[in-house]
Amino acid sequence: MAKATLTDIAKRANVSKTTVSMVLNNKEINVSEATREKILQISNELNYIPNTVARSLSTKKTETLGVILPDIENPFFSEMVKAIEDTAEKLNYNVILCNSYNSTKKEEKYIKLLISKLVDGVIFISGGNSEKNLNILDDNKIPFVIVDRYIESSKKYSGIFCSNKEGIEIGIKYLYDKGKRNIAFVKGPSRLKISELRLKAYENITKKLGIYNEALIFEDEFTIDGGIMSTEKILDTGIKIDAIFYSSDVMALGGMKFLLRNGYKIPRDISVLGYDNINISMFLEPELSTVAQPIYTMGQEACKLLVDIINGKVKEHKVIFLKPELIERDTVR
Amino acid sequence: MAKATLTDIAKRANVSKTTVSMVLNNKEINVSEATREKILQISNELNYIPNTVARSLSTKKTETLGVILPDIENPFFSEMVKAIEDTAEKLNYNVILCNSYNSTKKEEKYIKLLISKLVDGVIFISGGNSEKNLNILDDNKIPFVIVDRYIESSKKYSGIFCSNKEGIEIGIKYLYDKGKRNIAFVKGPSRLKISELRLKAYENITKKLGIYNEALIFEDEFTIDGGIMSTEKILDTGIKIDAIFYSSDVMALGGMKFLLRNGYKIPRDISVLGYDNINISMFLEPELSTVAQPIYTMGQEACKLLVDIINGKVKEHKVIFLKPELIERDTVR
DNA sequence: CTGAAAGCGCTTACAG
DNA sequence: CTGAAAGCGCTTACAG
Repeated sequence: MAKATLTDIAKRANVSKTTVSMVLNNKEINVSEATREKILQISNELNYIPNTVARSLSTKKTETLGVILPDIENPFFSEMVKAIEDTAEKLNYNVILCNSYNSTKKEEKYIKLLISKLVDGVIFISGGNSEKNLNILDDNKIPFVIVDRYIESSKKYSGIFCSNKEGIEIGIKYLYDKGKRNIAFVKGPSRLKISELRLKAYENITKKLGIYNEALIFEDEFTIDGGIMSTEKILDTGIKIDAIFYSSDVMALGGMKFLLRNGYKIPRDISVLGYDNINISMFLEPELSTVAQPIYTMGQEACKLLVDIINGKVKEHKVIFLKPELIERDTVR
Repeated sequence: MAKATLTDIAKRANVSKTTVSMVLNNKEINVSEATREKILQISNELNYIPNTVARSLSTKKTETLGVILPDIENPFFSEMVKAIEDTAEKLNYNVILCNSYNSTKKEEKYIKLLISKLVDGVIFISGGNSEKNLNILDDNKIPFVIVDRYIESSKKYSGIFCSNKEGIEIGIKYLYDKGKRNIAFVKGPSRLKISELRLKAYENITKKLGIYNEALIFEDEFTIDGGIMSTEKILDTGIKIDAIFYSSDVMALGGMKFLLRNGYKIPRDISVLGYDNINISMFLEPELSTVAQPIYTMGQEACKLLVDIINGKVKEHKVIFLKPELIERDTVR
């Protein structure tokens, strides 16, 4: 038999679709117990599964969220998506996953697709230059929340961030207190505002401490390869380095591998500090010291905030800042 | 202004919705160039984004796929999802991500949700005991493809697998050839059929080689913690062990950490062999030797097969087997 | 306590 | 070459 519909149930129960809809959605109390039970029982017998696309067309709600991010394979993002999906599930939402691979074009394509699918909102982790994409969301009145990566924009938006200034300061001060003076800094790609924010913070704090050296600043992607390549560049300079501060753990992972392969001992010959505190950072060898961002909490709060916005519980644009924290392990001494 | 609809375009262009729908979907050629262009232009001016839920209600197609898996944070799954999403995107499908955390109940909840959302098909990586869930899919005539983890079932289904028997044999023979005779084997949880298949393969090949020892078989979850705990149990036996063969890299990662923390040198004191070849396995220290499964290809083929089934290009149940491969790195000597 | 009817925004035979 | 109309399966004022 074909999939049962409301009408099928209504016919069998000798009532109207209205009534069936009402009881199945627990809408009103004024339905006799008898008909309620009959409806429930028949719906059970038929293994009725409602067609929510029909419902959505009528209600304009889909109970689904879009999540756009650069690359799910990156542990930082997979941990965050886990948090988002966990939270969404509790709040009765599904999640559509979109990998942008940092392409503004792909972001745009996904955004239009998500809009056409009538998602109730989107969580957006930008790959860079996403201002125009934000406008599309805005023009279509789709609620959204930015996570982790600021977007340069004239518009206001809601977002969950972890203070980059503070994170970098904590890291540099820690290295400084350990006696490090020649600290190489590997920033992220300049198309991302967080890269520039972290760089700015690095410049400020190192200048304040009197250890600023422009030649010690390197740039690369937030990837394992980016960590490898930037480390190669660092070693190629021939400058004496006490420590390398990578602005992501994934970079640090690649960097450590490169150092180790080239005969350096960590932290004996060089100290390494990461950023993010992804779960595997403590399973590396040696265990990675890092500036932790509360990744799970960020994803969780982003999802909660988005749902609050969808439900009209948050009217103004709301920005939440979380605190970074130093995690001492074995790569700095 | 509110979101533009087909009717809005039709009014402005002085034509019927039918015609607008036709040209926007490139359906027929018999529309005058003049009206076609007018429609296209107006649709552009209005930034028209079609409401695909309305379309879906009419066509019974949503161009979205459901993916159910245990835990996106596990690199094995995030790599696979990446492959699935990449492929889906190329074929014009979106992906709804569902983490089951190995709960049969959660799988069931998600499956019903996906059915109610009219997904065109689902890719299913079971967390165990999923036969009943398969039946729900079947009863509702939702195409699905199983990946990696077999499901004990009376029904036939389509799936993509990598030969477990062969993988275990390759691994054991490699260790044997390296002179290992006391090989501990850490199998996965017995609720998963692949755990039992791999165990069976282990038993067969070790018996054939004359090195079978029941006391060397351990069981745990396919997680970092599972690797840690099983390794502790192994060491607690006090039995002399030459090598440990973990049936997943994630387990091996935890196991190596435990060994290292307890003063063992790898591979000097003990050799370690993993299974899967997740990307980070080559960034561990020492680099993990492992039996590779073609993770990306598995995800890719699963998605392609599913879409072929959806489009009626594959009528019978189709099962594809891929080949495992030994990756020699530094944890076995 | 219950139902008839309109409407959500598309697609698709069918007719002309 | 173009359009009127029915239909997809729900929800929701509104009426009684």
